Order: sequence, then structure tokens, then C-alpha cells
Amino acid sequence: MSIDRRSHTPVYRQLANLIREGIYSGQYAAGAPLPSELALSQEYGVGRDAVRQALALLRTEGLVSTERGERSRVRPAPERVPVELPPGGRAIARMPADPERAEHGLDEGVPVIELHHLDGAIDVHPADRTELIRPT
Amino acid sequence: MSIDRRSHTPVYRQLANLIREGIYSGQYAAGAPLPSELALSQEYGVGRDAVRQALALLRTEGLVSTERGERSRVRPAPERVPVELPPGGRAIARMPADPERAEHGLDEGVPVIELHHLDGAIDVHPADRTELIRPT
DNA sequence: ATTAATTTGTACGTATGTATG
DNA sequence: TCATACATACGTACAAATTAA
Repeated sequence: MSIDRRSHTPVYRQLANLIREGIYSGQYAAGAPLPSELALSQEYGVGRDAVRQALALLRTEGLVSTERGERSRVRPAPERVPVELPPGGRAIARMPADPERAEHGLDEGVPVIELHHLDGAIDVHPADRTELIRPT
Repeated sequence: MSIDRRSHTPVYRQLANLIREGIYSGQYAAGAPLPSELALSQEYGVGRDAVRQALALLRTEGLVSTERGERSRVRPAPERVPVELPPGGRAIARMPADPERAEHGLDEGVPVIELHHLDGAIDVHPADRTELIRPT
């Protein structure tokens, strides 16, 4: 698979699609590093900007995490902790603002779940580690 | 408020913070257009790249939406539809991959809620229009 | 209805800073 | 110390969509 310059789909989205498929197919295993930006740039014959846009897109999807100085890695799915939605409780999911994300130490592309209790109390849970449940 | 070039906080994050506060404070009302990228670039004395990175960050937070040819707008919060988490049901929240996002017509920065029923069926709901509830 | 101006999107380049190995 | 790698920030140019004239 390669990049089609004649396609209407932007280069960086085509590249993101290729990498995403590589993740889904297991070509890139969970926790494994992707090729460096330079390597991807050369391998697919695109600018570094296109590579960075593709990786940024995958980060917002929670598929990839990047740390400065290291190659991007396939973000492993953490264990989910069951959290009970109590009677009369309500829950919503939203993306955290950047300062809130830093405060909770969340990866990019990870939503938060707000759990609203009957008494008005609100808990905030990282969505990647949370599974809302209701007992039978 | 303005940009501090000596700060260790990147220019684009400082700018994103300023715009975000402008949204929270009501200076930019829901649905209202933000200044154009050029206007922001000139007003704060930063490059267009920094402006675009700031807006991209706010989009991933679901605070702003942008369409080509139009100025970015403060994303209005849609009505939430109550969805019952049934007995024995489970729910998780995650970001949709780009093709899935396009398929469902979701804005950037909007998670999806996966509702897993006891019989194995899975519903997918847009998180910005969904409120999970459990009756008392 | 056409044209022009505005605005965002994509893609490239260069340079420098900062963190890792 | 040195090389590698990602982050930031500026620039240019052109494409594509909308808005205004």
C-alpha cells in the first residue's frame, strides 16, 4: 500500500489510514514503536509535516502516544475498572481541556467520564480505564 | 492578556489558553465566530502556524469547530438525550477513528459511547448528545 | 450569475530547542 | 559527547470552500 498523490484524500490522511490499518492488523503491536518521523517521511515520500499531521491525528484517536525524543508508540489498552452507575445516577463523556488533561496525567485522545450522583456529587474517571456497569 | 515569549509554555498553548478562557468567560458566545487566523496572528504577533496549532488543540477538546472557508466557531453544546444503561449492561467511552467519525458526522473532539447489552448487542452513541441514566 | 476577496486546508522548507539513547 | 528524534515556530505557495461585491 502506498500514497496516491492524485487522490482527493490528503496525503496525511492517507498515511494515517495506512498506519491505523497497520495497528488494527497487528503489524504494529501494542506498545511497539512506530518508525521514526524521518523514516516514515522517506518510506512514503512525503514531507515531515504530513507525517506529523498523520501522527497527530492518530494521537487524537487515542491510538498512538508520543513522547519527546522517543518514537511514537502504539498505545496499549489499559485494564478497565468496573464502576457502577448508581440508581438515579447520570453519566456523560467529554474530552478534557488541556490543563485538565495534564492535571490528571491523561494521554491525548482519552475522554473523561463524568459520573453525577443523586446528591449532586461528581466523579471524573479516565475513560480508557473505566467501564460503567449496572448490575442485573 | 498577551503572549509571553520568555515563558517555557509554547506560544500556541498560551494562545489556546487565552481563547479557551475567552470561551469560558462568555467573551466568545456559543456559536459565535472567532477572529480569523490572520486576525489572531496579527493581534497576538505570532505566526499562522501557532494560531492553527492553538485552534487544532481547541478542536480536539470539542470547544471549537472549523469548516473550510469559514472562521472557527465556538461549538454550541447540543441537547442531551437520556439513554438508559440497562440491567447487566456495560458502557465505555472512546474517541472514534477518523473514518468512523466521518461516517457518523461527528465533530472533532467528540467521543462516542459504546453501550454493550447483555445479549452482546452494541450501540454507539455520540457522547455530546448522550446522557447515560439509571432510574432510581 | 460572475467575479473577487476572504478564509481555511494542505504541503513543503528552514531553523532552533529539548529530550532521549 | 554525540547522534537521533520529537517539538516549536517561522516562512512560502497553492488549493479549495465560503462570503462579499
